[in-house]
Amino acid sequence: MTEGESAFVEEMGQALASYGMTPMAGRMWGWLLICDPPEQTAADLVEALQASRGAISGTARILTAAGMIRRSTRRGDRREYFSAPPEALDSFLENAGRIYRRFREIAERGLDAIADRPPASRSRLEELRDVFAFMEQEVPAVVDRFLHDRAGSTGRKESA
Amino acid sequence: MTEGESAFVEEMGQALASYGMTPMAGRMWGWLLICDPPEQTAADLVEALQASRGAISGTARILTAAGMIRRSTRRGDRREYFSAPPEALDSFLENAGRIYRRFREIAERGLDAIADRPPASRSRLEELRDVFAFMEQEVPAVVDRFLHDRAGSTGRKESA
DNA sequence: CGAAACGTTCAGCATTGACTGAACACAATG
DNA sequence: CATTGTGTTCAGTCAATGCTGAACGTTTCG
Repeated sequence: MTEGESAFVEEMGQALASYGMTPMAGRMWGWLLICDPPEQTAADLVEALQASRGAISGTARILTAAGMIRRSTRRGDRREYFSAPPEALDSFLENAGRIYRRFREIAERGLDAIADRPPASRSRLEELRDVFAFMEQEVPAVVDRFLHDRAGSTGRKESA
Repeated sequence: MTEGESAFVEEMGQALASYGMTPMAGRMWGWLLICDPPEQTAADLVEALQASRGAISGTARILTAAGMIRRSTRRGDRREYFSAPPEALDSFLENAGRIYRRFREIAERGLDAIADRPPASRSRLEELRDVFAFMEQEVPAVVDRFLHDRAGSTGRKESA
């Protein structure tokens, strides 16, 4: 791995870490986005990321669950191959709406908690709820629009 | 603070904490969204959040810098009053686009790092860069649309 | 001037959690 | 059956960091 590649991998690690995932998850995803060949074994990742096998195993589980990487096998080869396929993007973007959903739900529960207050006292939280509800609806729509446009212009198959 | 209010405050603390801020920042913001009166002194917050004065001071600084709360003073009163005004929402939403910008920039630097690779090897990261660039542009547009609609349809900050 | 009220700073504490590395489970191979 | 290669689990370690509480600076009164 060159110095520039290492910087990219490390930056991705920090970026993902600052949004709830672990640094290792970001590093692994970053590496799988630029590595050659695009499919890597766990041993490859241990070597490339200088991490323990345990970390690779646990992180691969997380990233797979999040839909950001894919595990595949080959006949006559017991090893698993990891890759960051194009579909991973869709999965990643689907999470965009979840952020707003979470905040909206918290706001709703908060409004329940102060249901007996006068309207003036509730308006701040109501407006917050409205904003998050709007974003929750519109951001995935933006994602869909992008995926639709992209699918149409390139012929690449779209995902559900 | 009732049990339901406490749950809301705590939930907001966890939510903000999972996106890079501190739990205390989320708690303070949450409390300022539902408290009555809407303006609270540092001493009020120490009492309500059961936190140290140092934590309140530092957290207020962070939230002020992020534009999520406002500090105001009154003549003949040395105390500062904290509140979560409607404008705080705008500031909060402006950050929505920054997330994508950050990832796009990381992707661009990554592409520089692998500039000498064959196109097939670069395509994964290129697509990622394109997606983030799109989101970076469109999400703020969605925010603007919401703010515009809200301002135009009500004329006042009254929520449905 | 003192004294009290208010806000800030910072060293220290405690907690969290990411990562390591060894033990383990399992399958393929000779 | 033993051995080797692969993936998983988990107790332990260590660094990061959020919070406390005391010391400090500043302003406002009596």
